[in-house]
Amino acid sequence: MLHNYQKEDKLIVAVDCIIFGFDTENLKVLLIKRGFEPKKGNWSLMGGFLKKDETLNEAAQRVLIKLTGLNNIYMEQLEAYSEVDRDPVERTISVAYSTLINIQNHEKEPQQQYSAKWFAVDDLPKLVFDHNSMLKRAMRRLRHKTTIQPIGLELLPEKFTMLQLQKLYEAILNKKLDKRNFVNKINSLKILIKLSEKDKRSSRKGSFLYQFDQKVYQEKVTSGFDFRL
Amino acid sequence: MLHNYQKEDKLIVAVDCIIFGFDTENLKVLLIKRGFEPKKGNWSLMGGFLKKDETLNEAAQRVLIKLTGLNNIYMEQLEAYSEVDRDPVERTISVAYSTLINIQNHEKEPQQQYSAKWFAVDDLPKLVFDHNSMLKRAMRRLRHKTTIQPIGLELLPEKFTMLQLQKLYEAILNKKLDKRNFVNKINSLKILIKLSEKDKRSSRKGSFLYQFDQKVYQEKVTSGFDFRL
DNA sequence: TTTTATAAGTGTGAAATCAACACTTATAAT
DNA sequence: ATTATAAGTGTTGATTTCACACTTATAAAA
Repeated sequence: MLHNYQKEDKLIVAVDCIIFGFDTENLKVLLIKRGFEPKKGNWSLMGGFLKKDETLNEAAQRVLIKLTGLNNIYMEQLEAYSEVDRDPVERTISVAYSTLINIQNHEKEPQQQYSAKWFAVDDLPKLVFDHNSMLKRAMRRLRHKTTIQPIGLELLPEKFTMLQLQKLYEAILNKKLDKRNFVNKINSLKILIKLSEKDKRSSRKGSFLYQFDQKVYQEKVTSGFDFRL
Repeated sequence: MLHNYQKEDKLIVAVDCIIFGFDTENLKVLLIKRGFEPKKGNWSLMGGFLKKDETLNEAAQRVLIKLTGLNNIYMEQLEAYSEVDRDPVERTISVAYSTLINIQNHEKEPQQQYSAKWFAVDDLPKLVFDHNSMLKRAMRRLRHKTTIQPIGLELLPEKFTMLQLQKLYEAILNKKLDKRNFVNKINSLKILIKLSEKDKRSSRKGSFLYQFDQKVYQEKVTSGFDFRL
């Protein structure tokens, strides 16, 4: 005989997506203008409700696709938020997901539809519900992530300069880094392939372009390392 | 006008608690014999269903109290598990929580009621649903935790020897540590108060007892540090 | 009371890593 | 040919890590 949990409470479960991007200078997050009550018109993370027949991960993917058109992007679960009054209309719990995307690589139309806008992480508006906490948490997590695995593949263009990579680390860690130490440290990881091409836009001399060595990169994502800057 | 999400799916939400303890030799987890279908009689984490008017954290606390009588113990949220078929009876998602308790400090009666038993983490039975994954994840997290904050206050008796503390770290990290290096490293943190008392049970000479300096300890929990062994 | 057995307690030196620091070079524009 | 600009590059001292073995306090046994 199967028990059927009949007496248990049922709740609405949501996901909210923290979508990070990088524009060569600032770490940014993609926010939308909330399209329905409550708090219609306020800035918000993009979210969605969990359906009976999908996993949280699938729901997060669905939300990301809806907003950016991007498919098959790795999303990381952060934390479930469950304060009883977090949504004034009805009891919901929400699971926050975060992801890193290339700020160029996505469709513009759905974003217009949701009045989406990229905000620098150090200049965020007030968000609905507990979304500001979610974001704060996500940034801490991202910062921590730099110390245990490589980062940048998802955020940078395919070819990039050493300085761009350094700027990315600086934006995430929110501190200036020493150029020579940074180069030495990154090179010791062997995750970069130096191309013979140069990017001439930034200076007379031009700076060499690099690519990630995806094999090594992925391996280090899995195995983890110990990286302090 | 308030939107009321009427069309959204509602689900049962559960919490499952990973309760770690330490018995001077092994890291252990408290498991119960599941008391109702499905999988009645199988080993399982202690869990409970989230009620409409409580947070996940409160639900986890409630479950912990029910099983151990322990009140006001810090519980850390791990991750939400949401595979569609994780529970064969009905769609539920479950949020895993973990906590560390002193293996002595809890009431025996509720545990008997649930046929609870402590298992060494390296000798676990097959658990129901996705509970083995939860546990695996919790152990990884605990291991990681040792590298960024002090650990032991919740797991050890009030007074303990240096060797007991070392054994705890060895159990968590699952590797042997060098005695001298361990002592040096721990002492450099200044989280211990050396007592004049000795524990004479273990040897002729006896070994000095220590207590955690709670003020320093808590401060380091909050601020974090960088600790490799 | 002396001897013995046992775990506790303690320090050093070599190797690796970290952190601070400034000059040279390649190139396009003038 | 000169100049202006950002790119590129190594060294040194300080700190941290890691491997490693003998002495000491004490109770029990002789």
